[in-house]
Amino acid sequence: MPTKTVRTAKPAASAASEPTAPVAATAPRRAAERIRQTAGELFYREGIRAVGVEEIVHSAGVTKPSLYRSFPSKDELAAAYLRDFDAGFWRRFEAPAAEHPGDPRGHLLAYMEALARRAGRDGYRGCGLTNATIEYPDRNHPAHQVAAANKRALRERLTALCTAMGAADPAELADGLLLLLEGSYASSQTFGTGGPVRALVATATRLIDASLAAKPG
Amino acid sequence: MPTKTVRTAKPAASAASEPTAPVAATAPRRAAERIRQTAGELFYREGIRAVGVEEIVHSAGVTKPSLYRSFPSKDELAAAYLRDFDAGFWRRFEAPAAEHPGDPRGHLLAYMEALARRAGRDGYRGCGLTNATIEYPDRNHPAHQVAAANKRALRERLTALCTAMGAADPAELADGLLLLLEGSYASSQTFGTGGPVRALVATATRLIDASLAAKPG
DNA sequence: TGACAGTGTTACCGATCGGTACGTACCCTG
DNA sequence: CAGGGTACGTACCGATCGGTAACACTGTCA
Repeated sequence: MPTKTVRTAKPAASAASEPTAPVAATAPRRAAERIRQTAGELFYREGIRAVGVEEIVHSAGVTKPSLYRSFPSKDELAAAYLRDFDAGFWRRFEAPAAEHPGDPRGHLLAYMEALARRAGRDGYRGCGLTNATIEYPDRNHPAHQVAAANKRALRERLTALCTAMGAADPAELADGLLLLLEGSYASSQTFGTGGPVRALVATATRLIDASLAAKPG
Repeated sequence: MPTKTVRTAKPAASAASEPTAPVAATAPRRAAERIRQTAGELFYREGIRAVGVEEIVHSAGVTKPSLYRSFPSKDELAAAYLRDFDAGFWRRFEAPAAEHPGDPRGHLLAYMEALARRAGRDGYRGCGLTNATIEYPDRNHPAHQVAAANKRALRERLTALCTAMGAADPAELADGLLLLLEGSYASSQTFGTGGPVRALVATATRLIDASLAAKPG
């Protein structure tokens, strides 16, 4: 019984896996998973550089060696966080498609509506991937690479959607919409509710409609 | 005899102020100024958190105490850097007004054209103020406050310009344009030349024209 | 029962972080 | 020449950074 500042007694909120936990409970089960989740929350909320590994392991209720058994370095942990974020992003991005089959315009606008709602909420910190490219401008950094790959994929996806909706210049419209999205991510961190993102859907709508109406060739 | 890695012998490149420097030359003249300029370049290029004070003073050819005589802390030095950036921003933003008197639309589009040109160049790292809000999400941080103030002012200035150009809903148009600007700052760091910013002017033009044409009331 | 994978514990590493106490060379004023 | 303020450098501080070594313990599965 070490009993040096009872750490394990604190995280009462995360009681969801063990039913009343009768056993020894020294091992909180799945250290790597807890690290990944905790690091994700901290990295997103405070920024990657601002969070030390010590804070991560403490907050996750594990120890440093456990972290380094699962991740070769903090940089790679950051990259893992961004891969998780990437997966979550695509889930959010593609989710509205189900309600708008064969309607790329509706799909896109529905995503934007949800984004505008999310961006107004407390604790919104923009896109973790965009933030990472700013925190790590070095293109060789693993975190930067994961983030950049996501952005390239998003650009392609947007172009495909714009093509599908019959835009006169799909690439240009896609880039315009990408600017709006990135602008929403960034500006919603400075302005809280009532920020520029409130104009996102209206602006995108106007832009799409104007682009569809533009005569081709 | 300390002589642990001869630092002072290295910075031979910064010879630009003293003409052949016949005198003692121990003091490179105006330490505070050199610090401010060097810190500005480093902070912008690599990010504020990524740059230590040691690197700043070494790169500026001065010493740490000199830095702390002119600036109470690194955080305040960062705030000073952002105030300089703010001044530079407004210079760039208002410069095109001279060539477009009484033409807010032309003024704004000219700024965007210049921005698109700059954003394509090597070493472009977006808006230092936006980057700072991401590096320091804490609203109480001096760097965050300077940056946030700039963004609020920009939003107001854009609204004024949109009002002047007779937009049906100036606030909405201003917010849409602000999204485009912030999106340009952010995305130009991931994508080099040929990034989404190439659509900035065309998108803004389309958006402005569509907003002017919209029937009021 | 025994091997094993995964974890916690403790203690530590060198490097770097932001920041400072203190001495010194200069220049301007008397 | 004396004196004092200004500007600077040398050397150092404690704290924290990311990362590691060595060992004890626990539960699972064969």
